[in-house]
Amino acid sequence: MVTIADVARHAGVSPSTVSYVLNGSHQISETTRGRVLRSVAELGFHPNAGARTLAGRRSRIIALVMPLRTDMYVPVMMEIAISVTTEARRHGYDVLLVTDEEGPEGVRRVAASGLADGVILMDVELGDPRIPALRARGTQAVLIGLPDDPHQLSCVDHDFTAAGALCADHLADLGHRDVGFIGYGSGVYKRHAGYAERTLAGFRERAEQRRVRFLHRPCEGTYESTAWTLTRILADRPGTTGFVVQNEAAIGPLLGLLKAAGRSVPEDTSVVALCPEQLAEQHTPALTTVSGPGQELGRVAVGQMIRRLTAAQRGEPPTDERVLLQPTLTVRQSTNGQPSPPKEPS
Amino acid sequence: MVTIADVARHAGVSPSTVSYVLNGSHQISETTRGRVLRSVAELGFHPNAGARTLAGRRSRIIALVMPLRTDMYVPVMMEIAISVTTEARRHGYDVLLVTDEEGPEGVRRVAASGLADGVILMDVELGDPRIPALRARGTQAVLIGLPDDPHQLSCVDHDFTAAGALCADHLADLGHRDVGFIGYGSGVYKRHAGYAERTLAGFRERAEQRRVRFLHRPCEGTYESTAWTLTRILADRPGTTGFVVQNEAAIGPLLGLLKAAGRSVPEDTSVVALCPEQLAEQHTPALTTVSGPGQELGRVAVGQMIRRLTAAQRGEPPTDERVLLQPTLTVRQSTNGQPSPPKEPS
DNA sequence: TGGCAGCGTCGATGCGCTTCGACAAACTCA
DNA sequence: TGAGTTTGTCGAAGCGCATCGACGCTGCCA
Repeated sequence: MVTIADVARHAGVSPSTVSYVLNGSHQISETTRGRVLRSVAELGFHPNAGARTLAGRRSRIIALVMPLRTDMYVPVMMEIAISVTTEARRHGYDVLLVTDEEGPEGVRRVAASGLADGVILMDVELGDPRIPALRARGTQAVLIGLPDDPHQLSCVDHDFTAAGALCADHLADLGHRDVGFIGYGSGVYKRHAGYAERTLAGFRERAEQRRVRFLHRPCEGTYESTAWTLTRILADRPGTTGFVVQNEAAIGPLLGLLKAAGRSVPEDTSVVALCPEQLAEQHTPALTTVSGPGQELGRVAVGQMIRRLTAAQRGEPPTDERVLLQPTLTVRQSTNGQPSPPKEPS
Repeated sequence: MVTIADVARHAGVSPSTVSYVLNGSHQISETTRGRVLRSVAELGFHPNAGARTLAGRRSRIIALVMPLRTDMYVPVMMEIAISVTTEARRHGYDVLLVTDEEGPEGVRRVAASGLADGVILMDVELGDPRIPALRARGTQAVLIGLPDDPHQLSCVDHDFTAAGALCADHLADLGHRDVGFIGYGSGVYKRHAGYAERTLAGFRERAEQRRVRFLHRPCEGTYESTAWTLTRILADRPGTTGFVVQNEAAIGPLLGLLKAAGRSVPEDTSVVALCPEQLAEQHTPALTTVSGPGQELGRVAVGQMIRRLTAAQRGEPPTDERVLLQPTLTVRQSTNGQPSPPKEPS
């Protein structure tokens, strides 16, 4: 193992000088600096992580806490995890993956042991039990999702309210007067998953403004539940010509069912999906979607964390930011401006 | 911050005794042990990770290296990442997430700095450049996937050859004589992704044994490419009554196209998908699949790593294991025993 | 009753690095 | 030209823990 002392000897300087060069924490002449860096490269020196952590009282590690639940669309979590990791590296940090299996205790352990300098929490919900654990310890935290009380915490999330509103606007613009909103399974609403509720609320408010009638129905996403949901919506509102699908899993079944019911998309019926762009092209017809920037979420979260950590290091008070990322409507082939009147009389 | 000295004082023992209790590395009387543990709990002591790493020369961290590429089915990677993380915790290890963005240098950095005790590499390919980097340093490594030369390395992977064979057997058993094999995009084969090649090889061999004729065609997974692939297969072999789909993204399009072509599944045409069980139920009809145990992969990889680390600590030579996990055929509604003869004459 | 094993506990040392204060050298200005 | 300032480098003191060797104590056998 190559140590800082080896580098120092090789470069003809003292260990502290090598440390200063590597950390940029002190003025060093260009010549010495060059000599040290050359020695570092020549010997293939990698500072020992444990020693750095111990002496410097910071681990340069950010913990990323993932939900175990999988009713969220998994690729989205993956996208966030990867963007968090690459962005963290750009700032010299590594990422520790923590699952929620340990619950709040896991977060406590990672923070209290100094394993991580800060914690990024994914899929934060109202009443999240991990948040008090973090607050109590004064741990640096960034939340992906919105908690009850964002006081003293940085948060970032998609603007789901705006996403819901975009759906309503688009269908209203196209002339739809009756819309079915196919939601997540009822369990998701029961746990008050913020993203589900906010999307629905945003949609509801805008739909009312635009005088669009709608029916919201939960849906588990299986073929059977989608069939049942669709049947109920069409029975209650035969004049429905537009659909908003919140549960990605229901998209495929819905398209099949509409076709089977003799409704063609987009001629008779428009479908707007709330899902990542990536999914949109996999369906036929390609889906008009409202989606948020997945990669951006991770980048912003890391940015907030870095700002918090540097502020804390300087003894400054933490900056509790609160960022909502704007969703985009991408019109593809599943929505249409001239909905035919439904065949059955209402 | 609570240190081991605080605990020692509180319990009326020396710091070394506390250390022995916490690490179980020395005989301690039951009474002392109880007293120490009570103090630990009462003070909420969490051993400092940096100090432990430095003094103990091990970080209790395993690095998990993820591919950035996304032509693999993403939820599968996620499943592995989560199972690796939870299994590692069961052994007292944490998991550091490393992306391949840094390339072999990232792996080198993490290992050389002592940040991680070992490295689990996902999505290993033939000629993987990260492997020489690990070998050179003598870093403990477990590969998910199979390298050219598994000498001195532990590997685990799905038995893709067996998976291919299972597909061939099932379709042969059902009486299909002409089968289309819808593969991944040609880029996947060009990089010699082992999983793609081995599945195909396993299928080919068994198909020949069972006297099933087949056409393998690469497919990017978009609607257009699937349509083109299907068209070509049916043009070349109009008598095709069975399909094996390797590229998950092509499943949805394929089912739609078959229906559009007037072929009903499973009455006229059987479809076997090589994909996670989870996807199978999302399609209509529910897919007959051949799939491997995703969670198991992560668990086995961690198990191998733990064995390597404990062996290395005792100065024993590493056990280079090589495990192939057996896939399962699950018959659902997309395969049928009585393929109707195709309508067009061959 | 003396001698000798363990068994259980303690001090001391060092892991490799960061960082503080000291200090020599080169410079500034009166 | 001497006092004060700045610049660049060095030594040494920890950071909090694991671990080795030392050592006292209890209990056993002769």
